[in-house]
Amino acid sequence: MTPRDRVLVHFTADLVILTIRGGALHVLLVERANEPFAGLLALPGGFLRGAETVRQAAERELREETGVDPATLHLEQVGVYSAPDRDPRPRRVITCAFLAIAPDLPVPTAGSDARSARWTPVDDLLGGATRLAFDHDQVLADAVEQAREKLRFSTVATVFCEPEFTISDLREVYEAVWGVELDRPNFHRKVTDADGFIIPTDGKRAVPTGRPARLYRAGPADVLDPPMARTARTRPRF
Amino acid sequence: MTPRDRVLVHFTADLVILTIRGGALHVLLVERANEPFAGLLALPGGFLRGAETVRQAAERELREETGVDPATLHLEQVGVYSAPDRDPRPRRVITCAFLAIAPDLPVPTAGSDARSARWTPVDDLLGGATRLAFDHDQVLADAVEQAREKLRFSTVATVFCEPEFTISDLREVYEAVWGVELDRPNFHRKVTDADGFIIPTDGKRAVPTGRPARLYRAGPADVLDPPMARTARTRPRF
DNA sequence: AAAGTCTCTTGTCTTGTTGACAAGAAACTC
DNA sequence: GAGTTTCTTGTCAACAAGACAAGAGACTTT
Repeated sequence: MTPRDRVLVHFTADLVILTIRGGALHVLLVERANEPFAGLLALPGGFLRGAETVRQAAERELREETGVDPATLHLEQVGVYSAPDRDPRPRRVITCAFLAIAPDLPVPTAGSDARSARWTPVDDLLGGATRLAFDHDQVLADAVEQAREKLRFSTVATVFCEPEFTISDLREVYEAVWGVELDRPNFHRKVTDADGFIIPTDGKRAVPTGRPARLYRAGPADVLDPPMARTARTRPRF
Repeated sequence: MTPRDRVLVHFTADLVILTIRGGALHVLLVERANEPFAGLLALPGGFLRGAETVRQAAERELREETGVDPATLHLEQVGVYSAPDRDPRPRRVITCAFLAIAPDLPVPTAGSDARSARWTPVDDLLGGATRLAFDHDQVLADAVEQAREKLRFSTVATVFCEPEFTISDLREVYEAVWGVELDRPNFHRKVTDADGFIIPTDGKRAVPTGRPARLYRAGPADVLDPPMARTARTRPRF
């Protein structure tokens, strides 16, 4: 082959920023101000600049879109999306998607492009009701599936929570991401028995009604072995 | 930002082609004919051309390097490597690594660049004894770790085997990739009890000595639940 | 032919984990 | 104080995994 065969491409980093709001999994979307797909909803992201790595570009976009320090949340690669027609512009644009897991963030700051950012329930999007720009429907589906698997085998679920949280908070994370209902006592036993998953603190959290729940913080472990079982609680019989 | 900030890059697909030879995990490496890193060993790979997706480029390289039909083996994305100094040429080159799992292939055909391809034991490389071109040491390490995890939760181990194989063949795959010794009876029970993992055939394979082993072929399942335990067999006590 | 050897295969026992669910504990309200 | 709600602990059966004994089926040696 000759060097002339080599295609020159633009490269972007797109972000699937997930959080839990009101017991439901949400993703941060922006309304595109410019062509292509102006006016459509899309995942936040942007072009690789200068001497950045792709991860650094993702971290920069994360800071610009949400104002949060990338060091405080979980960011991992999802994969590359390179279909030649995924972007209609003459120059090919290949993207690398990243999954970000964040606690319930304050209202996102509008990006520098004056695009409006908003939290959207993931269930509304996976159903296919709303179409996203580019191939972002597929990117979102892949990232959510990766997050679901990640929760099975790692302790990242704590990143969805505030620094101090109850076991019920943590269980609600799993229930929101997996879309299932889990057995409270068994979940309690599982997470308290897992070495380094959660560490009890002295505090308790008063609830509107019922016994106050002990507060925990994230432990040092990052892998969960044996993994969390993703099976739903069997529904009551009547 | 202005469009001028957008970096134009070349894009490559690099392949980590793994196989088992003589009970040890091997990877296909090529000796680079051209600069940069001429003379050094590297993972096979090549530039994205025309309207290819990255996966199509990986499949094309796979066919060129090994002569095998990509449809017959397992190919999955590992990740993107984008450090700005990973390739010394003035134009940035970003790569997407792919993991390929193959049965013991015939002597690889030399690539079109007259580069000599060779199977190399992975253990020799992970130890750091040999340095690979670019960031391929890191790529290889990541791909091998991904293969190890993949074997836990999927049935891809059968792809390392011939179409018909014995349970010992399959066990040797796990032992080679994980670098551990597994308990024969427990492994036998595990894989025969797993739904759709392996299907018995009528044949048996004569061995130099001992009882002939029944032959199996790969079943329809691709996930393994519960997963394979990666724990080593405890060594005999004396 | 009988015994030995080697590997594949089946079975047993113990231990640990999971799912189902009962019941105790700690707050609040009426 | 009784009732309600939620958090937390405990119990039991079913299942999976690790350790390991022993049977099965081929060949080789005596």
